[in-house]
Amino acid sequence: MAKIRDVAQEAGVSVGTVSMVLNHPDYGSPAIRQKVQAAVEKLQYVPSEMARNLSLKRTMTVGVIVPTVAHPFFAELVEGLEESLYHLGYKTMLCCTQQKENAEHVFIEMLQRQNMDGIIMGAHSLDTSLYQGLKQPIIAFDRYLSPDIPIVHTDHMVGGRLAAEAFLQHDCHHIVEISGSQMVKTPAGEYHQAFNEVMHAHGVQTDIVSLPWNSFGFEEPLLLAEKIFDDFSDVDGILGSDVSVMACLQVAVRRGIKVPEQLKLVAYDGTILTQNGIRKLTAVRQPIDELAKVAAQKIVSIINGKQDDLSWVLPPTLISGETC
Amino acid sequence: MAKIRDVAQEAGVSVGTVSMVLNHPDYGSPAIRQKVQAAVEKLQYVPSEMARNLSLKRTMTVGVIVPTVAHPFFAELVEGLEESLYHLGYKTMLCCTQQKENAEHVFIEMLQRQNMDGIIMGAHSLDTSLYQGLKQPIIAFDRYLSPDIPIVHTDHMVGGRLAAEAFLQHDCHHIVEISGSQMVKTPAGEYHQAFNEVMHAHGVQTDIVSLPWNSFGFEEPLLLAEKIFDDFSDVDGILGSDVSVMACLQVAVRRGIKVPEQLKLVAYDGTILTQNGIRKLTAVRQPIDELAKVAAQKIVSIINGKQDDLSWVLPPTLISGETC
DNA sequence: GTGAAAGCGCTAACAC
DNA sequence: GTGTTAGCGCTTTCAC
Repeated sequence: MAKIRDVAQEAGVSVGTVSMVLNHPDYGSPAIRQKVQAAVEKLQYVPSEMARNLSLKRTMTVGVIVPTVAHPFFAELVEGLEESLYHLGYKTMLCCTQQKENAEHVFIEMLQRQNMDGIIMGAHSLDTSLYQGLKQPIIAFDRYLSPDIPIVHTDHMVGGRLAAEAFLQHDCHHIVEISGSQMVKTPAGEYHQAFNEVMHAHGVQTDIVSLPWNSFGFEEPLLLAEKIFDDFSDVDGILGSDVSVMACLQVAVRRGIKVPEQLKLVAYDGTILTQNGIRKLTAVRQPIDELAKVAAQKIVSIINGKQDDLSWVLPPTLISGETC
Repeated sequence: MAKIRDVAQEAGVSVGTVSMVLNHPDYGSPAIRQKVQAAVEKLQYVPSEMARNLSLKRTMTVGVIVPTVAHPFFAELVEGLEESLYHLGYKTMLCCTQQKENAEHVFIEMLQRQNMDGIIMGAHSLDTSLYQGLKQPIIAFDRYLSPDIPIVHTDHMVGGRLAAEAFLQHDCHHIVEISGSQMVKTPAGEYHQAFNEVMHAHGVQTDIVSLPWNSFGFEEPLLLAEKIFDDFSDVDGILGSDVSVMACLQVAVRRGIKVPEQLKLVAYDGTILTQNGIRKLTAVRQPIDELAKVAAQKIVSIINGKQDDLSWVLPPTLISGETC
């Protein structure tokens, strides 16, 4: 593996010259540049990123932390982040915290070890104290980590109202809401709040049932769906995440409950999951790609010392489907 | 940010001692170790990974290259790889090639720049010549890259036969197969071969239609599904990837074609997509988690100089569902 | 057992 | 404009 010194020797110039020619497009005379390029080609020289990193004290890498990537919401998100970061010149280090003991600690430490220039934190965290003293660039994705950590998320108040309006057009009387864990306060949790306000103003009964913390699998929602139909025989509307509502649809069909005649369903997230089944779900869609783009741009700004706002909020949209 | 030199000073020992104490569990006297630990705590010292990387000439990072992660198959795969790599002490650099001009080049170069210790290549490649001269550790996931590059994949011959048997139990006469692009030869493509052999031996007519190269979205399969029903009015069985077959199911239901009475469907891959809809699809499931685990173990072996076999093949299973 | 010093490969400030 | 050289922070060999 050729090093810069070899190139310098081959080109008959000094190491410094080679470095400058390689990193600064308008350094040196054409003749010198030519010689250096030739030597690079001949020796098939490729600079060592490790050495550059140490020298420049940066890695051009951003850590993306999510609970899991085997979930349509996070899959879309990670795809969007990777793409945006790539075009900004950054690499993506993927970290999934679910299934791993205490992985959050480890990933935060990776940040401190300067393995990454910054991180985008999309995983739930029970212990937000971890983030208090952090000096490194960090952005929270739909999470409250610390008052001084910038956050990007959907306007869930609007989301909640969109969902409410969808149900209100169909004269529902008893709506069950499936929420994530109540243990941790997230922006996403707030759509229930906005939703409830509207529903109660219209005299509609609502109940909330919760999934366990950090549950992003497909089994628990199915169990919960069964429980909902067992416990609330008069339910005529359900609001919850894509996965939860898909589970309800599945169970409802199995039980012979007609959708949307007897039961209205609105999915919150609006990932591809709601669009590629037999029935397209009515859904409030989070602008995942745009959120990803903003998060990527912002983390890069912060890395470059250009911190501005502490919060970026993008509006969701309603996708009309066949279930409400 | 405290450095090793500061720790040494604080502890009243030399830099070398600190390094040794930190990296070798049984180096030094308890007293010395104690002093060093205390200094580390006091200064909140965290070693710089960049410096270690340069010094040790490795990054403990593996690049995972896939077309996209916003697709259930690759999402599960990436999740599995990240998890396995994590437990082997490696970090995961995510690279998605779809949507990016010529990203394969860039990622291969990242490998050469020693940004990653090795890569697991799961993306289609039209230009396999890129891989000919590569000296760095690399493993192909369900792809033929070069004769000397190890490969891990499902036993697609078995997969093809499993699918065939599923159809044969139901007396089909005309089966349409949806395949990926014919432009690039992949192990996965071979299940069609095995499938056809069995079907033809039983006198069943088969037709193959193809998706474009590198198509992993959800739109094209829908168009193709429409086309299949238009072109082959007597089709009574369809075999294809999860996404393709889901699309067919969707279109079939819309057209009033009864599944499974009039049309049998078998999905190849068996991701979660086939299990969480209203109808569970009958599917040939690739052992994604196991494949991921093997791929992770093997790339680490190769990084550590322990290359053994050139190919690892794991068997798929049939998941019986409601569509065949 | 411990400390000094020579790298690891590259960048950029600073002389010439 | 070009070359020399001192870092970047850590690891480890090699004397003591």
